[in-house]
Amino acid sequence: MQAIASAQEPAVRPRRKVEQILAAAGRLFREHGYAMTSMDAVAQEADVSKATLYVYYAGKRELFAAVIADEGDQRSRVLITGEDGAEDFRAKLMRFGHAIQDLLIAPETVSSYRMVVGEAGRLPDLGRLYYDNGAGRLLGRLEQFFASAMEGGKLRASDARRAAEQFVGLVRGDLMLRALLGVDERVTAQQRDSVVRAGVDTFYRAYRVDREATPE
Amino acid sequence: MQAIASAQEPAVRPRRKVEQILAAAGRLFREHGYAMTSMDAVAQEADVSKATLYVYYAGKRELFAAVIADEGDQRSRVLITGEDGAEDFRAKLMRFGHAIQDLLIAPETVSSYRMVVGEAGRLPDLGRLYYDNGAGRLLGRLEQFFASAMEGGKLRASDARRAAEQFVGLVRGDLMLRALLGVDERVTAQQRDSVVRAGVDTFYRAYRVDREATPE
DNA sequence: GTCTATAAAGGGATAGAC
DNA sequence: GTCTATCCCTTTATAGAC
Repeated sequence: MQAIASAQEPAVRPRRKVEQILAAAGRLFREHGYAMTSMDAVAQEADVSKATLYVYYAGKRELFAAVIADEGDQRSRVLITGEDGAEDFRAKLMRFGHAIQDLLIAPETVSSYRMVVGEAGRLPDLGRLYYDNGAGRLLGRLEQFFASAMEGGKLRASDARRAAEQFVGLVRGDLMLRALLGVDERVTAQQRDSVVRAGVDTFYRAYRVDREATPE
Repeated sequence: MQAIASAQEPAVRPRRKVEQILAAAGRLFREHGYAMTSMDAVAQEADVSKATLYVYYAGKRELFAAVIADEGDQRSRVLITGEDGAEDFRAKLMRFGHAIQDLLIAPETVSSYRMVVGEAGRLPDLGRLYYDNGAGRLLGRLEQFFASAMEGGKLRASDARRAAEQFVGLVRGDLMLRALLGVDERVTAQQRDSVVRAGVDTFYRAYRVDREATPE
C-alpha cells in the first residue's frame, strides 16, 4: 500500500518542508486563530508528520512567532513614490489614499490583524514586531513623502510624521475597524472611493499652503 | 467543613448566580481570550460549579455571546453634549476629542476589542453587535452634534456622518492600533494631548467656516 | 438548582524505528 | 530527517445524588 522509498533520497530537499510548514501554519492561524489551530491540523495541511514540525520548531508558540515574522515582511508593500512630477499633487494624494486603504481592508490584512490582535495581550513582542514591519514602515515612507512635499512648498510646513498618521487615519475611516469586526458583508468600490475622496479633501484643506499668508 | 444550608433557601436569589457568571466570564475572556478560557476556570472564578454554568448557558459559545452583548451596552458612554453655549467651540472639540480618545485606548476597551476582534472571523454577528453598540452609538451622537454645529454656522456645511468618522479617526491617531498590538508600554498624557491637539487642529482647519466665501 | 464525579474527545509533545 | 504510534494532560459536556 505504501510507496517504497528508494534508498537514494534520505534527506530530500531540506528547504522545501519548512516552506510548506510555514505556509500551511500561516493559512490555518489566519483562518482559525492561534488557540483553535492544532499542530495536528498544521501537520496535515503541510503534508508532513507532526514529529517533523518539532524538528524545525520547538513548539507551537515558536511556530506562531515564525509565521508572524514572515507575515510582517510581506505586508506594507505599498507604492509611495515621490517621482512622477507631472502628476497633480491632489491626484497623487488620491492615488496613495486608495493604495493605503486597499491594503488596510484587504482580506489577507484583516485576517492577519485578527490573528495578531487576538494574541497581542499574551505575546506583546510579536505585536510590536508586526506593527513595526507593517504600519510602521508604511508611516515611515509616507512621512518622508510629506516632508519632501513640505519642503517643496506643496504642503504647509508642519510635523510630517503627524501628517502621515492623520492621512492614514482619514483614508482608513472606520472601514478597517468595521472590517476587523466583520460588520460589512461587502464594501463597494463607491463607498471606498467616497471615504478616500473625503479624506483627501479634509487633509488637503488642512495642509494646503495658504495663498495669502506665510510671506516669510 | 461545608456550611450547612438551611432548608429555607433552596433557590437562593436566582438572579445572583447569573451575574456572577457573566462577570467572571467577562473578566476571563477579556484577559485570556475565548479559546484560552476554560469553563472550569469560569466556574471557579464565579464560585459556581461547572454544571451550573450549563443550566444557564447551553455551551461555551452561548456564554461568550452573552458576555459580548452585555459588554457592548457598557461601552461608548462618552459625554457628547451640545449644551454649554458659553464654551468656545474649539475648546469643546478638544474636550470631546480627549473623551473619545480616552475611551478608545482605555485598557478595558482594548482588552475588550482584542477579545471580539480575535473571534470576529468565526462569529461575525457578535462583531456587528459590538460595533453597533460601541463605535456605532458614539458616531451617531457625534454626527448629531456636528449636524447642529453646521446648522448653527459653527462648521462648514457638509456630510455630518463623514465628519464624525474623520474626527474620531483624527483624535485616535494610530494610538488605538498601537494599543491593540501592545506596542507601547505606556502612553504619556503629553503624547495623548499632542495627538488630540493636532487632530482638532486639522479638523477645524478643514471644517471651519471660511471668513471670506459662502455669502449665500 | 446546585453540587461531585466522570465520561468522551482532542491537544501538545515525544519515543523509537527507519 | 522523517515517519508511526502513543503518552499524558486538559477540555467540554453530562450523569446522578441531594
